[in-house]
Amino acid sequence: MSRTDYPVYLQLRDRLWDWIETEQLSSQQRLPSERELSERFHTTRVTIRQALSQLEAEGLIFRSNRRGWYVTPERLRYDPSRDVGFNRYVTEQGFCPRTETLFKQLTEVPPWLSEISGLDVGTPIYHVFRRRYVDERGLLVEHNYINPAHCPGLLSESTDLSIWQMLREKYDLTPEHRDIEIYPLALKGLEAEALNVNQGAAGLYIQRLSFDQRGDFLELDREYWLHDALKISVRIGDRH
Amino acid sequence: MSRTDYPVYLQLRDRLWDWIETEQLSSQQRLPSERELSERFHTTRVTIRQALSQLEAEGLIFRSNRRGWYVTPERLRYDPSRDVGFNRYVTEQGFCPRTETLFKQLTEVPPWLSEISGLDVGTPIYHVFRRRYVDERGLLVEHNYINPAHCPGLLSESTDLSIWQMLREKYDLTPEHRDIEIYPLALKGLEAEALNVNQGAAGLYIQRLSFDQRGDFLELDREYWLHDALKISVRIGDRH
DNA sequence: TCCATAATCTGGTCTATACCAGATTGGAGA
DNA sequence: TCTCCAATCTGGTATAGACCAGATTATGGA
Repeated sequence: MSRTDYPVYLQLRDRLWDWIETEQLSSQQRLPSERELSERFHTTRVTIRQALSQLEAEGLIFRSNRRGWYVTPERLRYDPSRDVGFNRYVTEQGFCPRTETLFKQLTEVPPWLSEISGLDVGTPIYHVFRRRYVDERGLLVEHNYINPAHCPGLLSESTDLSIWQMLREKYDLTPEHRDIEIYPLALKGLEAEALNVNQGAAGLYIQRLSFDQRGDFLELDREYWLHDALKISVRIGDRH
Repeated sequence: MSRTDYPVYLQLRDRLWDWIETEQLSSQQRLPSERELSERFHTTRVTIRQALSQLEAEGLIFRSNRRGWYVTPERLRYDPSRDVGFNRYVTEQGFCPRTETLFKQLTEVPPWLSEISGLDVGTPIYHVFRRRYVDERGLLVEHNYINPAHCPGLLSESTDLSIWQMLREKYDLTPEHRDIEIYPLALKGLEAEALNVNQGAAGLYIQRLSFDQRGDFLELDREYWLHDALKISVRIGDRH
């Protein structure tokens, strides 16, 4: 609209950015509607949506399905190499955690899990599916696959708190080594629905595969995070 | 178009996915143009682009600016906690690495770097900006900020290979501890241009801050990766 | 006061079209 | 054969609408 040779939607992105910064819109605050913004900036809804998508990709704003656009809260710091429970590190950072168990069941090891765990296909396995909130925003869903050989009766416990804490305190289980994988992906299907985001929304996948000192499979953890929800932060080689 | 209650662009996403899988389109192979696809699937370019964006978010395809859509190569496995050079682990995985030094200069510590490094503002600092390729696709750009107090004359060396290897072998420097940060972001400005992607393209940011045993700042590494280019893979607590 | 319902507001999806700018290609001329 | 330039192809940007479905709000009756 003003600068030359610079697409309108990028100009809008920058103007909206400035506006959010200077107006000091606070976390979780709602933006004006797309129609209102397109009038205010003399453009169409399509173009406004392009600009908003840019800010969404930056992690500055997020959308709540058919409710509007909101300012993204600060990222949660997270160290996947540690066994500190979700509730604890969320609280430590001054946020309010909540966990919902969407389902938990005893099932059988599928082929893909057999391949990475070393368990035989068809062996019993616990499967817990949970959704985690920070300040009432659902940030991730998590599948836990736990070896019942090491922790019989786990499913009758509450799974709304730290599973690892329970494994440690009740069953005296500690992982000897683990493989961690992290990569960006698109949230879709079950995960997108559970997080109430659009199909294909940007996410971050974190997988943790844990074994005990004998090399026995303990647990597989597959986490699907909103892309703007966390900042992985690891300190290496220090006894702080 | 066929199933009910399921948006066209998601149907197209699935059909294109199947098509790519069954046709076994190989890595880096070009898809038909958007216009051709929109005719073939009896829809408009806008809707086809929505479907393509979904596959892009999945990491299945990527776009080359105004050239077309291509099938994404396999993700590179990467362990940011190790000091193995880029060239080495790319080669180990059967790919072909290449590094371009876009610029290198002696400059002064800016405030933001002072804050995290402990160096005073205005202190001399080396700044190297490089672009890294795998099989001739530019996957990341990287800023290195290196403390010249520990490695005088570094800039006169070639920086097209591993900086860490050079620090280790020539200057006998090894990091005693380091802070690593990882989070998804949007590639923009200089980084987007250098990687030849659109403004706001999805990326993954990896930062490594290294100190020696006395707690002196050694180096800061800020990497901007394409979101579909890598899979972070870390093994913890094992002497494999 | 409470609850069911209707009106309204929101983003989500989709069509049809236009023009732009960079990348590629093909052909004419040296 | 080589080089340069024009034509063409590509995705990128933008307009102007339309309708849908879920979420919210207002309303009116019990």
